[in-house]
Amino acid sequence: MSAPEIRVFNTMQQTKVPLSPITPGKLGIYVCGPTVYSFVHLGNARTFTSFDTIVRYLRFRGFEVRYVRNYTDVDDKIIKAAHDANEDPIALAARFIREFEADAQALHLLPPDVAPKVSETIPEIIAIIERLIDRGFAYASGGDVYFEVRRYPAYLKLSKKRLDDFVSGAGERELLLENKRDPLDFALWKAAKPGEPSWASPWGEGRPGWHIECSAMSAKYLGETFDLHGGGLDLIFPHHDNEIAQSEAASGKTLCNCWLHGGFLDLEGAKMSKSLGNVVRLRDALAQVDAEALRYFFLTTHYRQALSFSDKQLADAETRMEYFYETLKKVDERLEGKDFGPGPVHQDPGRFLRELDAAMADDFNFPGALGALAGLFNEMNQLTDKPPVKDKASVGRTLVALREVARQASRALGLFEDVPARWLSRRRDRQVTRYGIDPQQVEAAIAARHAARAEKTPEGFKAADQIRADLKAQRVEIMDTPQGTTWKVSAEPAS
RNA sequence: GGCGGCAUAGCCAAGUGGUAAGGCAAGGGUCUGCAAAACCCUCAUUCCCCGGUUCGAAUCCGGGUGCCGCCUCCA
Repeated sequence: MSAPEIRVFNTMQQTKVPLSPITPGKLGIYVCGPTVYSFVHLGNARTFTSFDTIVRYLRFRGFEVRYVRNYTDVDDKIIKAAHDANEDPIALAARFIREFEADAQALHLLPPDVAPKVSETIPEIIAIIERLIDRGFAYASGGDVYFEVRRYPAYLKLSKKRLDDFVSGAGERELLLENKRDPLDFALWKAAKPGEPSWASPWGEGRPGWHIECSAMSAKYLGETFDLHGGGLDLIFPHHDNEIAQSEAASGKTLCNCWLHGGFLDLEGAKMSKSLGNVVRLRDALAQVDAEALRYFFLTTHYRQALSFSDKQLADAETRMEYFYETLKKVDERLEGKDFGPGPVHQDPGRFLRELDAAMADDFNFPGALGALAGLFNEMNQLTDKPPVKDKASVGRTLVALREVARQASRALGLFEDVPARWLSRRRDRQVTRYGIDPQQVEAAIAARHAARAEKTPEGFKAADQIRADLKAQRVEIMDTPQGTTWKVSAEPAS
């Protein structure tokens, strides 16, 4: 049984193409990381989660993936934010890099193999710019250096725009000529202004323009041609078009074989973006909802489609994670310390993993993979609670196999990576805090109910049921199990 | 004005030529002293509208309508 061929939607060709690594078994991927002038919001988090999941899956499939995600720590916005905060720009950027790393860890994002910074790539940036000037694609002007777009015929090949559309179009934004030969030329290097971070260069003190850093960093860590380049949809133009122009004009080689772009996160019908101001910070969201629940929520929609932020859907995602963890906990308890010996297993436990693999291989179909999970967990529950076969050893062996499939799925998707009991108790603790529940009072009520039930009289049961109803009104749900009475907090109060 | 995307049940969402995955919600059932959890059953003759191609279309083509995005701040 061979693994399904991986097909990926390439923005350049606007169609799905087979994934074909430059070096068999290896993949280099560059993801445009944050410009660190403030906290990341959920829209950013969605994109990074999508590529995190893609990297996990590719590794699950056996590829040796080199994952590069940069920090843009030199930029107009950083300079402005630093000025407003009366802080050194490099220091402000460093601060927000630390904040980003804290958020990324909280979201369970894999650390990239390399996380380069613009401020540490200046020599490489200058070298590319010099090469572009030598080759006649760029010119120095008044301390700035610009890329001359009319000299590069393939310009805009990613976004499929045409240069002339910019001139005759009704774009609201005014195109400024400044020191440029053409208003559409873009800056590779900007002459320093007082108070700005700057570096020495052949054109005087200055700093890199916005796009050039990615050309320099990707070449430095992945080579002049690499396999996959990812980012949000809003980076296609101008950022990626400009990256392509710079890199390919300088090297004469294809920058990247396949371009991946993630869809937006919408809030109330509009793209969540800092410029619109309709953002929810990642850390604020994580104070309210479990990280894996947020991840599950992101995975409920294909990575290229728009996803609408919704408290309801987020709450559903957390309920779903609870189902997964409850199931895993139950199965682990059933299997603990048991050896069912060799022998046949029930049905075909591996089919769920194949289904998941097939979905992910088809342009990373996250919702399809989640569908496979539904079958897997349903079967685990069936076998633990209501096994359809009498042979207990066979059921046990099957559960062992299914539990292993769940581990593989976890590795491929980055979900339910925690110890089930720990995740569940952490969730309860969070809700106890959120709703101001007193656990000791709950335990006391459970003890009182236990005593009332022990009477086994109509009055006793009536009293026990009243205690249950009272607790439920406080969102506390109690469950009688063979191991005793446990409780949890439900999201909704009893109506 | 140019370019691109989307429209599938009450809600979320897969599916791109072969007869509508999955989740949530809802209703019924099993289990339970009562519950919860879990499991089982039911829940779109139909995929925004109108034409066309085809033995066959949610899927392809043409024309509408609506929503969203990019057009040098943006994941």
